[in-house]
Amino acid sequence: MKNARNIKDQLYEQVARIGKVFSSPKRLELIELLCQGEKTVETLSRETSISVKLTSAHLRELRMAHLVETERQGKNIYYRLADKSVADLWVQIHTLAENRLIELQLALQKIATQPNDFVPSNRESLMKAARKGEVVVLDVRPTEEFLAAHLPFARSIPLEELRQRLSELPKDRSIVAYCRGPYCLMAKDAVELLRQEGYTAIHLRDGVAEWAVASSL
Amino acid sequence: MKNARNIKDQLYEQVARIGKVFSSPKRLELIELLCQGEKTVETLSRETSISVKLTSAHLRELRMAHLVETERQGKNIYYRLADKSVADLWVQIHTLAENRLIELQLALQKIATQPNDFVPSNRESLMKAARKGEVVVLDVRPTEEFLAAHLPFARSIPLEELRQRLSELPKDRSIVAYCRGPYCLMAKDAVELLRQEGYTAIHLRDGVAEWAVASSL
DNA sequence: TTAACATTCCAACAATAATTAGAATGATTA
DNA sequence: TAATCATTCTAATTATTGTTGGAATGTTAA
Repeated sequence: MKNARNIKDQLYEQVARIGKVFSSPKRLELIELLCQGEKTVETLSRETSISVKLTSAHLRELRMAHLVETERQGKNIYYRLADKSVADLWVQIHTLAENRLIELQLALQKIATQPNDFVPSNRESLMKAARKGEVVVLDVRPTEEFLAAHLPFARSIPLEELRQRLSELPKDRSIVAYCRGPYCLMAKDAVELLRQEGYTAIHLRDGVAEWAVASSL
Repeated sequence: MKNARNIKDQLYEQVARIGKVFSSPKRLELIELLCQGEKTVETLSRETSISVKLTSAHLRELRMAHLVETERQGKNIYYRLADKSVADLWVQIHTLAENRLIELQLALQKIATQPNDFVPSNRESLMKAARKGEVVVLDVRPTEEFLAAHLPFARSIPLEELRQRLSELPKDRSIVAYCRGPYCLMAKDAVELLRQEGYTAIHLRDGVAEWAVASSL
């Protein structure tokens, strides 16, 4: 019957609304930032180098798909992900992309800290070592993002303050630095700085969203 | 530095290639069908009521995103998902859509078999009952799809043959019918037929992809 | 109340994607 | 070998999205 076709069209149409949100590079970057905690339009605009107006327009798309919520606090409007599963979906999509697209693998190799960054296989051993204090897990994101959520046992030193605060870190233990996720360059920069200064530093590709997904498997 | 911006743009651009695939209703329908097993262009076109040319064009998008693989068998070209995780992503996207979009919830209510269809909470108890033979799990999809993959303990009777083969089913036990997933109407039709004929029938919303995701949690 | 600010809404234009028709390819059957 | 079939490729047309600038909204601070 023709009616069935009609109903099905409606169903797929609705699901595609969610897919559309994840089909634009700029929106993906906004989503990744929102995975770090709630943020104002201005902050999102600045961090992504997208104009405020265009940021607002993209956020509107996210809002209309009910993937983000807004809250007014004084002059500013804060955006946050409507549900943890939005972050999960971002992680699953970029993971699939990394597995399937050679082009992405090549682009990622360019920014990988040599020789090897931390890979999924040893998340458990990393936690064990962090618990015992054998390694220092270092969060180099801005303080607000650390406060919103961070990895277990992590210590916060934002990248901009790292050079001044080097003395807080031990030279006799490995330092595992992480930031917003595999597409964020802050941890890479931190590791380079630390190595120059004689520390043993390792780059963990995970951000909090990636870690959360991996931990729940 | 400007270079960093450039690299990041490339990365999100690549991930968006995957997102784009999931941003069109027609492609979603094709993906859902491909979750049931490999199929020819002609079959996909017929099952979705999309013209062959347009089906081919959409499949081209899937191919260019490396989400499907093709194999020539005689005259026909068979398409199949390149990886199980593509099916997983489809499940996660439509699940998120169902959780976030009221419009989708309403549309789904229209096609839900009354009073209640099987919900995620009792997957384990369903399997227990199926193992003991207390319920019959009935797969009403075409035979090829059943052969490609099916739920544990499931029995295959395609919807078109169901009326003729009713005698194969017991009247003293519940029959749990499933098909391609929550957007497929075959199980609903099967349940309606079975109830008319005096059977105790229940509609399971899961297809094999949904079941696989739920089972691995 | 006014000024300043953050953000959104509206309208226009540019860029990209969806759809269709016609020609081309490559395998099979007569 | 020619004819047929399934499928893709190319090009043209239409529909949808992305982007930008200017006006409008709602909030705070003077």
